[in-house]
Formats: sequence, structure tokens, C-alpha cells
Amino acid sequence: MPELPEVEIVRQSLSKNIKGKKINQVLVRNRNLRFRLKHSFENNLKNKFILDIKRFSKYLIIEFENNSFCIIHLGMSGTIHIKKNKKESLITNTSFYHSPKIPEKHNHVEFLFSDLKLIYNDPRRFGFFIFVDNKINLEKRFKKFGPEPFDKRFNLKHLTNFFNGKKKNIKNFLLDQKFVSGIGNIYASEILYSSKINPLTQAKNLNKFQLKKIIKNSKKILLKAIKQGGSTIRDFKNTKGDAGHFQKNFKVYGRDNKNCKRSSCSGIIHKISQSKRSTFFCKICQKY
DNA sequence: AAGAGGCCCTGATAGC
DNA sequence: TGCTATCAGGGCCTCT
Repeated sequence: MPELPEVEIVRQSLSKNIKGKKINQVLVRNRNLRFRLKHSFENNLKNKFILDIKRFSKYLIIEFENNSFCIIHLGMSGTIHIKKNKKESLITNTSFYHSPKIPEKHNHVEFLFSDLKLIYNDPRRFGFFIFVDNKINLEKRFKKFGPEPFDKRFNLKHLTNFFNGKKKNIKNFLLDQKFVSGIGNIYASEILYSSKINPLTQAKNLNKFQLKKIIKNSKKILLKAIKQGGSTIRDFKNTKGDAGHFQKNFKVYGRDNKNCKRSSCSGIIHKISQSKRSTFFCKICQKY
């Protein structure tokens, strides 16, 4: 669920709440996440001082002293909550769901600090934590990833080279993390809509003008989503405070059978399936 | 090598 | 009401 913008929102919140603090204790209630949590995990993090919270693509990277790291991925349903000790300001929710209450079920991992605790909740358990004990191994973990859309390496040459000799359609390339990092199923549809490109188009057949649009709109849409606090599509009623607002800007995602938002277009938004993931687009302004 | 599909898992929702 | 089927923002693994 969380794509790059949502993970960035969580990163900002973690940076505000746990950067510069020491983890006093780690509690694991369920080790069976996407990857089974090693029994050394708790001790590896215990008493570690947090230097910084970074992010690459959809991954959070907690940086400790002595060049060790904890990589966190939220999978489809992972959320992170901060519960403060003081009774007055009881709860700060750092998940992009921003539900006012910390859930009771599926709280699998907790980091205890002197003044607060971090709670990892994940019903589907597609998320994971990995402890990495040096920088080389951290870099190795992300070696095969393509550039983020903001990276200057995400340029015309990269797209042309990458698409050369391949048959895949452009939508599936946008989801391919070896091609570009951080885009997920929502933003892929949104980027193609704003670029007026049909998701079924073979990527190698796109012209320079279209490729430039994809580069430009990838940056633009992700940045705008970050500015708006990411997207929240479930628990809408429970949304509070600075919850995600970008879902209000969805032009196509989840809008099947609704009118195209371009005032000059009389099209209807269609929903199709590509590699078992849903794609939304307008057949008229995203002509094949 | 590239690309499609299965699978991991729970929960919400639709249809009967 | 209660069943079953389908779908969900991700990505690793296997098979062709």
C-alpha cells in the first residue's frame, strides 16, 4: 500500500519523534513477518542510539551508531504508531492512515524509548524488519534497484536504454523497481493519466516527447503527494489532523465508470487488469 | 534474460 | 444472517 510518498511521510514523523534517542528495549510479539525475524534482532537493536532516519524508495532505514542499520518495509498494510508516555499528549500517529486510535490487533513489534514507544502494526504481515551490521551490506541490499524519480539518473537515456529490446507495457515498467524505485500501483496510473499515455503501450514504442512527460510527471506527482501528506484510501472516517490528502487529487485511481476529469474530455475512466494489478485510465485522452 | 503468475496474509465488501 | 468469492497501496520466487 504505501508507496514512496507515504513512506516519506512516515520517515518525517519518525525523524521528529525518535531521532537522537536510544532504544531501551525491543519487543517482538510475532516473528512471522514477510521474513521471519531473527532471534538476534532484539539484542542487535537494544541500547542502540539512533543517528538518523533515512528512506530509499519504499524502505525506511534507521541508522544507528557504529554503522549498523535497521531496514523497515511496510508491505501492503504496515503502519507505525508512536505512543507517548505522558498522559496529556497521549497519541501521535505516524502511519499514513492516521487513525486516531492505536489498533489492538496485529501489533507485532515495539521499540521502547524513555519517553515513548514505537508500535509496528501489520495485519497482512507483508512488511518486514532487517538488521544490517555494516554499510556494505546495506548498499548491497539496494544495488539492483533503479533510480528514484527524483534522481537525475532517471533521465531520457535511462528510459531508452532500459526499454530497448523489451516487450513490456509502460504500466508494468513503472511498477518494476529495477527500472524506477518508489512508484506503486496508485501513482503508476496517475502518472500515465497526466502524461496522456495508454497503460497498454509497449514502452519501447513511446516517443521522446512521451518519455519526457513520464519523467516530469513522475517527479511532479510524487512531490505533490508528499506535500499533501500522502494518500489515505481506507479508514477515511477516522482520518484526523494532518492525514493524507492526496487521494482527493486522484484523477483516475479508484474512479472507474466516472467521468474523465479533463473538462475538454467526454471519456469515462476504465479499470483493467495488468499482471493481476488494477489499472485505471481514460480511453479517450490516453488513446492507444 | 524477460515476463507472467503464484504466493505470502488478513480484512472489507459484494453477491447470493 | 451467513456463506463464498474477489479484491487490496508489494515484492519475492518459480516457471516457461
